[in-house]
Formats: sequence, structure tokens, C-alpha cells
Amino acid sequence: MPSTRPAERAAPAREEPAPLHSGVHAELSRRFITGQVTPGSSLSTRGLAEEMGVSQTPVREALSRLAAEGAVQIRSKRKIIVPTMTPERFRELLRCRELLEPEAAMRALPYIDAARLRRLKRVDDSIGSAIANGDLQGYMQGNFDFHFLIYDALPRGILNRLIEILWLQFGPYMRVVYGRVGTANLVDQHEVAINAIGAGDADALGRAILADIRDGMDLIGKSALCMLA
Amino acid sequence: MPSTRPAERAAPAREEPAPLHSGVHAELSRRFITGQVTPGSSLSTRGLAEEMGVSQTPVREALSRLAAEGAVQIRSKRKIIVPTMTPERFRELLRCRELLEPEAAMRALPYIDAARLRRLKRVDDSIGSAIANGDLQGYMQGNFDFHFLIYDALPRGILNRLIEILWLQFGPYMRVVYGRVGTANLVDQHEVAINAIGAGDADALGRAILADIRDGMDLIGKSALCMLA
DNA sequence: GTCAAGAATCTGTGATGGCAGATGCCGGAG
DNA sequence: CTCCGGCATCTGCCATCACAGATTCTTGAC
Repeated sequence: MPSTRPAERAAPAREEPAPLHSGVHAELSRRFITGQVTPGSSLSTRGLAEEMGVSQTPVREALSRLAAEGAVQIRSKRKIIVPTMTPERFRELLRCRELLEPEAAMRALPYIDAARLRRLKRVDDSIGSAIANGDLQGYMQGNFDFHFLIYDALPRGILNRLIEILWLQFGPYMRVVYGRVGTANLVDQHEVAINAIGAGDADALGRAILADIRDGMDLIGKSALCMLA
Repeated sequence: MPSTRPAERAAPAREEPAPLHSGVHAELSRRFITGQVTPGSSLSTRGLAEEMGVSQTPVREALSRLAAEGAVQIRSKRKIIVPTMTPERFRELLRCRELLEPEAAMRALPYIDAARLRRLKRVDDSIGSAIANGDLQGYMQGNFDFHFLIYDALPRGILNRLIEILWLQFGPYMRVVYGRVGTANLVDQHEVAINAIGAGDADALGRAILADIRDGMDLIGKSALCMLA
């Protein structure tokens, strides 16, 4: 099972029950990263509470965290909404990714061992089959797992946390873009990255990650034609 | 009857009371950024609630946000603490700042008008007098104001939000470092930055911000001698 | 039919109370 | 003196209720 838990890497060995708000936040994060929420839609504390079988209190706490992470905006008009998608915001998101992710990958490279590299290849395969099956959600989950399998080789990083925040905001947008232009024309930069890792070539790895992000940048250009709201 | 407009709320704009948790978060953020909390210390929801005259609920919500921002760690052992200071963490914080802040400054440069430049000079003066008076808290507040007066010229940025998160984690550490090595040997890169802004020289501005951060890096090196925990 | 007033509902927000685990203090046994 | 058992206290956590603004639906007037 791929790690779907973004932040909270707790609950290691002890049989200590994880706080409910932590579970709610993990579930919501998964939905955001896999694009199961659409920009502009609204969430409600009561609705989510009932859906997840908990009270409002842990849901509110989780939503507070998501608000701090920029995944949701809390309007004073008694509305909690997913930020609407604008080309400017999308572009800035990608530029921040360009700034952080190649650096994170290059730094993490020395810590990627053979086992992790095998897992990377396995995840990349699952991404391929997800694309073949038109499984958008599976593709996005795999894409997330792939990138963070690299970055998290260097553990406990502040840098990785920042990148995670970007992905939380990024997921809902990507969903929309993929829904418009499809995933067919995806060039697989992941294979290039895997080869760079195998060769221990940090610069090549950084370039591959950068190219992967730039591909997303191109997608928005292509989808900008039909994008108006 | 010429249907009276249901509301002519154009002019006065009825003031909407800000949520309590928002105020609590703002106050706590200020304390973190100005170094009024010490690494390793613990906070309690009830204590802060009583101190600020509110219930636990808004305090918990504010602390959730601060946890998402990395300013506090929420231990499952019924403790919520300010992260302890380690040289590695301090170094990574500074490296993330190096990555983001020069870029943010260079991007914001075209949006800095004369009025903002004047405010920058005024803040820089206040920093000088704070140093002269040994007012550490005033110095840190001024330093924060100075940097974000630059970055926020380009409004509503995701990048700025990431930088703010870094500063929230940075404040408690800086307090400790300054307390150890003092603020006497601070070279004022701010003046260099102001001149670069006046000249419209983006590269020079980026270099000045970078040098300002590197100075902090040097400080930790100097204080590493007496740093053990 | 149109449209506005009002009621029912839904929203985030905040306070309260209580649960269970962790901490600390204090006194008694050795 | 040391040690340790138990109780008082403090902790985060969560459910519940109440409140006020916003939204939606209904209803009644014209």
C-alpha cells in the first residue's frame, strides 16, 4: 500500500490510538492530492463530520491545518471553499515547485538506496498502468508517491514539508487540467529520473524533475484555451 | 413605491468581527516571529486560553494552524512544544530561506513604489535604534517588517506564504542565537538592499538578501561553540 | 405570473463538560 | 537516607449544545 499519509508520520510502533483530527486531516489530504476535490467547491464541518463518523471538533481542527497549508480558504461569510483555479495561481504554484523540487531531489539523491530505487520503479510501473486504464486518481496518487519517494529519502526535511504544501494546493488544479487535456500526451520524465538516480547523477536528476514540472506548465498552456473561470 | 435599495452598505462597510481563533493565531505568530518563545518550551491550551481571555476552542484551532506551519510540534504524549533547536534544523531553515527569499525579492522589485521605499527606510532606521538600545524584540520585529515589506509588494503570493512559514520556525531559534552572540556584529545588509531597490537593480537586491541570510548562517557558526543541545 | 417578506435550514464559531493518559507531589515503608 | 505507591492535578482530545449570520425555501400579496 503506497504511503498516503502526507505529514503525520507518527503512529510508529506504539498501540497508541492516533488522534481523530489527525486521521481526518490525512484523509482530506489524500483527497486533495489525488484530485478528488474540485476548485471552488465548498466543504462543511458538519458534512465531513457525519461522513467520517466523528464530531465537528476534529474536523474543524483538520480544516484549520488545511487552511494553514493553503488547501482551503476560510471565508468569513461562513463558507469554507477550495481555492478557485486561476492561471496566475497555477503558474506561481509551478514556479515554486521549480524552485524547490529539483533542489530537494538533488539533495536526497545520496540517500536513495537500492531498495528505494526498486520501489520507485514499481511505482512508476503502476503509474503507467494507471494511465493505460484511464485511472486518473491512481495516476495522481502514483505521481505523488513517486516524487516523495525521492524527496523523503532525506528524512524529516523542512524543504519537503514546503513541497507537500505546494502539492496540497496543486492537486485540485491538476485534476481539472487533466480532465481537460487528458493524460495521453504525458512524456515520462520519471524514467529519465530513475536512470539518473541509478547513475548517481545529481544534475541529471535535477534536470529530470525540472522537466517533469515544466511538462505540467505546458499542460496549463494547452488547457488555457478552454479555461475561462 | 420606488423600492428602496435593500442595502446601501457601500460607504461604511459594516465591520465584521474577526474570529477569535484568528486573533489568537496572530498574537501567537507575533510572539514566535519576535522570539518571545523559547525552543523546547511547552504551551498549553488552557493556559493560553486563560491568558487571552478566550476558551480552549479558538486556542486549539490557532495551535493547529501553528502546527501545520511547523512552529509547534504536537506530541502524542499530551504535550505541545516549540521544536528544540538543532544545528541541522537551523541550517536547513537558512538554506530554504536562501532558496526562496532572493527570488521573492527580485520578483517583487518592480512593484516597490516610492512610498514603500520610504517605509522601508523608516523601518531600517527603527532597526538601527533598536540595536542601539539593545531592544532585541524590537529588532526582530523590525527585521521581519523590513523583509516582508519587500516581499509583499508583490501581493497574495504563494511564495510569500512559504517564506512566512520559515520565519515562524525561525524566530525562536534566532532569539537563542542573538542571546548568545549578541547583535553587535550585525553588518547591515539592509542598506545595500535599499540602495539596490532605489537603483532598480534586481540582481544586486537578490545578492543583498542572500548576504543578509548568510550573515545569519555565520552567526550560528559562531554560536555553535557554546551550543550543546 | 412576479417578487418580496419571512420562516426553516445550514453555516462557522465558541463555550462547556468530561474522559483518559501523563505528570508531579507527598507521605509512608524499608 | 532512598524508594515507591497512590492521589491530586494538568494535559490534549472530543462530543455536545448554543448562538448568530447566511442561505434557501416557502408563502403570501399584488
